[in-house]
Amino acid sequence: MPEILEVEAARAVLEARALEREIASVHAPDTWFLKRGTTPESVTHALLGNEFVAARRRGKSMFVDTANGPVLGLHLGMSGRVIVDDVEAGDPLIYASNQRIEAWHRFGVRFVDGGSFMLRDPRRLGAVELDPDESRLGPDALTLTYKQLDHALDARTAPVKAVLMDQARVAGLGNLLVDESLWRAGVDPVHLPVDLDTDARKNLHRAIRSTVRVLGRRGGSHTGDMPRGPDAVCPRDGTPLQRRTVGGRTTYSCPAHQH
DNA sequence: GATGACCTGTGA
DNA sequence: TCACAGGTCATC
Repeated sequence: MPEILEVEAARAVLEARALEREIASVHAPDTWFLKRGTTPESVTHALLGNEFVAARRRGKSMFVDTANGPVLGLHLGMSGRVIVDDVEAGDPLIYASNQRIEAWHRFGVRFVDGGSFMLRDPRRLGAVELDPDESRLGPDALTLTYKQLDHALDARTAPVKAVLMDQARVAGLGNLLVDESLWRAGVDPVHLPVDLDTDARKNLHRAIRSTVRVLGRRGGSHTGDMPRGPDAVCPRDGTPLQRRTVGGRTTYSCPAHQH
């Protein structure tokens, strides 16, 4: 269930292990997984005999460049994992469904040297696409500047949480990272951007930066300080956390210190 | 902008 | 059996 931190870990595994290896065969058994006109035939044609030369990322989307030109777009959806030669990014213990079930390998390639890259996704909400449109994403959350955040909030009438999760405004933040960031910033998820003054926005920017940096170092989006669950209590002031739906997602926040 | 849909696994 | 899951998309 990847947000930007997990996707970056997956990208790093691809970069470290999957580049400059000739592709011997393409595994694309699930046409549902191939989006926007990409077919098993077209992706096989694009990759066979080719090799990956770079693994890029913007927000939660990955773009793998190939020597012959085509770009392989990858998205992990809610449950996707990248596996190269049986090495996968992140902490496997977090996931109960961590088994090597062949049917969960929705896409992949086998290299001439005998190794492989596989995208495992039990829920099939991930995606593979040739030459994806890379322009529809906002600025990347890992390098988000104050100015970019300020602009992202501009003229929005949705709750600040919904804006932060809108990938066209800021790319990479998901449900957990946004809840943690807002908790750290002391901002109520339903607060409207128009009501956030410069101080509040600077504070929010600092909170987003510290959230992605600290949680990245700890090992993932689930390692935040704000607990989730029916009996969750704010570690800052001991207040029982509030559970709501905001922006269509389950949202936890502290009614005492998030305004 | 909010809602439901997509798909499938896990745990209560 | 049900509610829930770290994402995105079409639809009203």
